[in-house]
Amino acid sequence: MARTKAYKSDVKAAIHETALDLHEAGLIDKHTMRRFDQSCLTPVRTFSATEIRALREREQVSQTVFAMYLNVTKDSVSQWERGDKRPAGPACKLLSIVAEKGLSAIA
Amino acid sequence: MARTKAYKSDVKAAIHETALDLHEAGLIDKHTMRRFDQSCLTPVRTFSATEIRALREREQVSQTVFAMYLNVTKDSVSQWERGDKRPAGPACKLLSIVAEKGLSAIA
DNA sequence: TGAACTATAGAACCAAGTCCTACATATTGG
DNA sequence: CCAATATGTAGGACTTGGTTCTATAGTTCA
Repeated sequence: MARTKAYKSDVKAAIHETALDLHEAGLIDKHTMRRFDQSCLTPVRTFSATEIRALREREQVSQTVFAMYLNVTKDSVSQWERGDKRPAGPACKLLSIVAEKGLSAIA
Repeated sequence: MARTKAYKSDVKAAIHETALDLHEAGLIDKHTMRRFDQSCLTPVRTFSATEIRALREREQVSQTVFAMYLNVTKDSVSQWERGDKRPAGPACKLLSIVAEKGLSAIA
């Protein structure tokens, strides 16, 4: 299943690269190119406080280390996990990547 | 060179995994584990307006598509590139990943 | 010609993220 | 055993990033 997940994301990357090549070769126009781009984007989930904590504990790191990976302060991670504040757009994207591919994907 | 880049990041991921395994096996303490974690983290650069634009153009996408990848609005990307506003912590992390590994790394 | 994509520009608003302090608890190492 | 470190909670104050809205304008293409 780890294999399946990796395969899926590789496919998406491949689609993007292929579409880019086809566009450079003049075989598809920008319209179509953009549709390819949208179709190969992984949807960004939204994370509850407990989901964030579960995700971090799955990765076996402290709030401080987790924060370093995401390039935020430890206070922010603490606030997310307590439901005090919610991660914004870019932060959610990073959490999504970690959820799918693990912490090593953003090392 | 693409191979070299991939190799370097793989090494960092491997260090993290190995350190985690050693810690679970009780062979290294949390102190050392944390040092390993810090050492295998890629430093996050800060990006100027023109660097962000150059990065996006290197990836051959419009502001709108670039924004979708980062999970921000197109307006934010426009403001970054005009020097109107600067990307925050998590956004800089994403830009760093794109700079190193390309857009497909965060697809 | 008109429809869609691209990018700029600016104003207003909310809350994310930062920084600071203080506190409590384990766990560790000397 | 005691001091030091790591960990997490809590809260207050502040800054500014990110969103939303609208308007403008050049371009590409059917």
